[in-house]
Amino acid sequence: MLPMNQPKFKRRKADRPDEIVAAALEVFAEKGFAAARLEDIAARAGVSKGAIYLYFATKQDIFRAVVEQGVAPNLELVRAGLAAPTENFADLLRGLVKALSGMVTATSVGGIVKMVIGESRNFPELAQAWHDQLVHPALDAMTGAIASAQARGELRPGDPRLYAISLIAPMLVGVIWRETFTPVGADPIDIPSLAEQHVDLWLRGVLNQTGAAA
Amino acid sequence: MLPMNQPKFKRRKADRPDEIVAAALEVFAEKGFAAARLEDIAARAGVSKGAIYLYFATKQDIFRAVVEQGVAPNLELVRAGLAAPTENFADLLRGLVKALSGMVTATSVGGIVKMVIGESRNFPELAQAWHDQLVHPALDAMTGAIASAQARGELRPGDPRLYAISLIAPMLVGVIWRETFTPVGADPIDIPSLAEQHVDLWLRGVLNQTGAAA
DNA sequence: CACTAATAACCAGCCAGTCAGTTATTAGAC
DNA sequence: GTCTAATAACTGACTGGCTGGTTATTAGTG
Repeated sequence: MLPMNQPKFKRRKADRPDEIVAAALEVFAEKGFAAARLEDIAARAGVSKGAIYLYFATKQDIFRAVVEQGVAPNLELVRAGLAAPTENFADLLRGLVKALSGMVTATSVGGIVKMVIGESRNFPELAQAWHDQLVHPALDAMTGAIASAQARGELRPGDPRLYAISLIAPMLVGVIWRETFTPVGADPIDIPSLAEQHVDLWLRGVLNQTGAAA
Repeated sequence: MLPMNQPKFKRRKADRPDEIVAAALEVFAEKGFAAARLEDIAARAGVSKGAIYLYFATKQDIFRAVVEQGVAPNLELVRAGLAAPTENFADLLRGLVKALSGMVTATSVGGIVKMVIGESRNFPELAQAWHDQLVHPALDAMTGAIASAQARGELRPGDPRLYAISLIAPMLVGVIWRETFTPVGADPIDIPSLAEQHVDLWLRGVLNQTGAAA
């Protein structure tokens, strides 16, 4: 038996927005923007539909908040990974990729990635923000690191941007797989294992002096 | 002056379904399932909304037809690529990847991929069909080919399924990039170049005897 | 008692799906 | 050939239900 005298609602102005955004993330990731119903979000946040409009003006604003909330921590992680001392390129990379794969498995980036992909045409500004603020800087930083390693003679020649894409693509695919195919019975992909094996493969593929990788 | 006696419409029963599916592919890829309006599909197919219901019972049926139409040609291509004589593993792979990247740039798989990812939760049966009929067989075939090459000692040890994912992931990411970020001003990715450079990288990363790749 | 977070009933607009009517095409009669 | 009847493809106005957004009211707070 639940206590009868539970208040019908509590006043927790400060906590509401985050709770709503968290609930919205789940629902948007599940249904996509258009098919997500405000009432579902409200219900999952333990709140009435009207209450949402005390904190957000429109459905799009909620969507924006969800995506923006997903940008900050990721960007931070990439920044941290690339700010590390650039002594050993191979180890730097291994560390970065490990951190990335850990974050990707632990957090809800997956849902956000799916949202951004799925709604990119309906919300170009969002895809653009996600790209300009996160994807492009991160890819650029990696491209730069690879290019200078090439200049030092550590890496083989080749388009550094494409090398960067070769490096991170499998993790992205792992996330998409988890969001798309695992729920319908596909064999899951172990993202950390994939990341680890792939970095080694990648390093053997681009390092100049054979046998240098530990 | 246009002739006044232009017929208001033509009767072309046989062609209609394909035209509708083609139009639907465009609209679904642009807006996603829920946000796509039947009238938009009808208009783009040069037909009235009512005419659609002469050929499809529901909106979902159209969606199904679009996805199913996207399966057949892809499957065929993968089948053909893997049915080739398994003489030189490296060359086989290069050929397969080249064919894949060509197909991916030429056709509308991109839009379908986006649809399947975006609507996977709303249409689990579709994600499942796509996985069971195309993704899983293809991945399985590659995994098998890699495993037997390992058994022959041509390739390094390691999880063959993860190696397969490492191989194809960049192309998938290329397609997603084209659908998601290029339209909002991101630098495009040249998928054939990416594919070519990546296969070489991959081969250097997994081939056993160094320097064997041409 | 004054004030505000939160509710729930409500409204307006949109869109999938329907159907009665319209236009093209075909078949048959002469 | 041409006229006509029958049929099949197609149209577009309509509707029923759904959902984003609003508001009058209630419940908690100090």
